[in-house]
Amino acid sequence: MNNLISIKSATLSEDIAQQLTNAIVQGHIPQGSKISEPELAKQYGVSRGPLREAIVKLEGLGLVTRTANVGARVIQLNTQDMLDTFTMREALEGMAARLAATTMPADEINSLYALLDKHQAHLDANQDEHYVQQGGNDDFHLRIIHASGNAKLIRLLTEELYAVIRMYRRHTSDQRSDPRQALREHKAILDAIANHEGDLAELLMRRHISRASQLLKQAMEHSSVASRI
Amino acid sequence: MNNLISIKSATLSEDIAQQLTNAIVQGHIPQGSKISEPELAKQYGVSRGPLREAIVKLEGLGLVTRTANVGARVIQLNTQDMLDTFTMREALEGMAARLAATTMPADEINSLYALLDKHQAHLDANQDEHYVQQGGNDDFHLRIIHASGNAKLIRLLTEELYAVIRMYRRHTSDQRSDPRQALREHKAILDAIANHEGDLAELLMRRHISRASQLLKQAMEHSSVASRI
DNA sequence: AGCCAATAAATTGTCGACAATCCAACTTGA
DNA sequence: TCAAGTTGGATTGTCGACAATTTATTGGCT
Repeated sequence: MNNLISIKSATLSEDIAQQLTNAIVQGHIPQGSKISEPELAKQYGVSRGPLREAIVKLEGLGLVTRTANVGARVIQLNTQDMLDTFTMREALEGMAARLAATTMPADEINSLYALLDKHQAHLDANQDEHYVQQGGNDDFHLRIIHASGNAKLIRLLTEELYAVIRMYRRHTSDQRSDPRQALREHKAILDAIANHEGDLAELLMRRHISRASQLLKQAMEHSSVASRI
Repeated sequence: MNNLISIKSATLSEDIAQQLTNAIVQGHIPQGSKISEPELAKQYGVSRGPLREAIVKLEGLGLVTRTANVGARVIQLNTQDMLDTFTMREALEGMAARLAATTMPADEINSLYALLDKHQAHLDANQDEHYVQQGGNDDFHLRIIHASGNAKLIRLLTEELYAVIRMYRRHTSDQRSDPRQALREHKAILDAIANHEGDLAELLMRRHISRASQLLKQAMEHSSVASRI
């Protein structure tokens, strides 16, 4: 049976990996559930060969854990892992902001200011409703990361870590997050970058992510997500 | 034909992945060379199934690059990639040192001091000959990383990034590195950790890695390794 | 009834073969 | 002679089937 969106990729394995990633991030495959190879193979209409390659890839992304002769399981979001992941984000995205402060071209900076204005306008028009910027080119963090100019850093953050990060963003109904505060922090970071103040940019980015993780922590501890074993 | 060391693992795929990793890191499979599936399958005495899974894993480790319908190639070490990778290391190991400054237990700190004394004695006895600490438990950096207590950080640094880092360490005959200077820096970092000075520990670790990368850069630019296309 | 051993079913790991794609050598025509 | 098209060989991608291992079920014993 065909699944939702069918992204035509060069190889079946890539295709399946992409679809599985989405399915897990969006919760269509529940956390902690077992990955049954025969079942999924039938579901996606492929043989187990490419499916297994996709699962190996997902293991590398940290979306599933595998045990020899037993199989793969979708990871379980929990507070400690979230904190650990976000601490890594602090280090990496802080560095990205620092690098961006010296390498980001003026027009890209202006384009980012325009994006923040757009976010501002959206908040004004929709009474502070959260702006969904999942992974697209409108995502402030992704823009900063790309501006770092560090290919390895970009790959790590956008291709290997972001799936899990998006999962945390999505599965915690972060109603207690304050979009206007986040926007102010984004603006402060961008100001530091525009002024080529690498130290400050890194500091602010770290603080920004640290604050987000604290909010997520509270949300997880008070929501059903965390308690659902 | 059996290859060198045969680490018995639960599954053939893991086994092959391990052996291939070693072969690439140690240069038995040369940089930039094509990975021929039929050839390797025959060489290791396995079918292409588990071999392909291993290659997918290696791609995740950044040891090979794959192109659809074309195949996999061993990466080419080059100065820019090295600098990018070491910048990430700065961010991540800097954070690890910071965390270690608050979480590292006293006995582990003492044990690390003892290790540094051992390194010192080795230098004294062998007229500054380089101490080979490739990946073992005698590796100062690995000890700090583990002391961070951040499981995600540990996994990323020790399981995903270290293969490439070891490759850089090994393939550049870093004769111009000064082991005594490195030892002094290690000691300063450990002092900061022992005093629970997280900020300082991070700063020193960053500086230490940055300095190492500069030395590596010079070594690569002046050695045949970098010019050998 | 409850627990342990033996057996059956299902799942994972591995293999060899076929299909699709790419690459190199060769032919053909201007 | 050179360029483009064609054909043959080799390699990668995919599949279905078998072997090995785990998990569930059944039966027997205390």
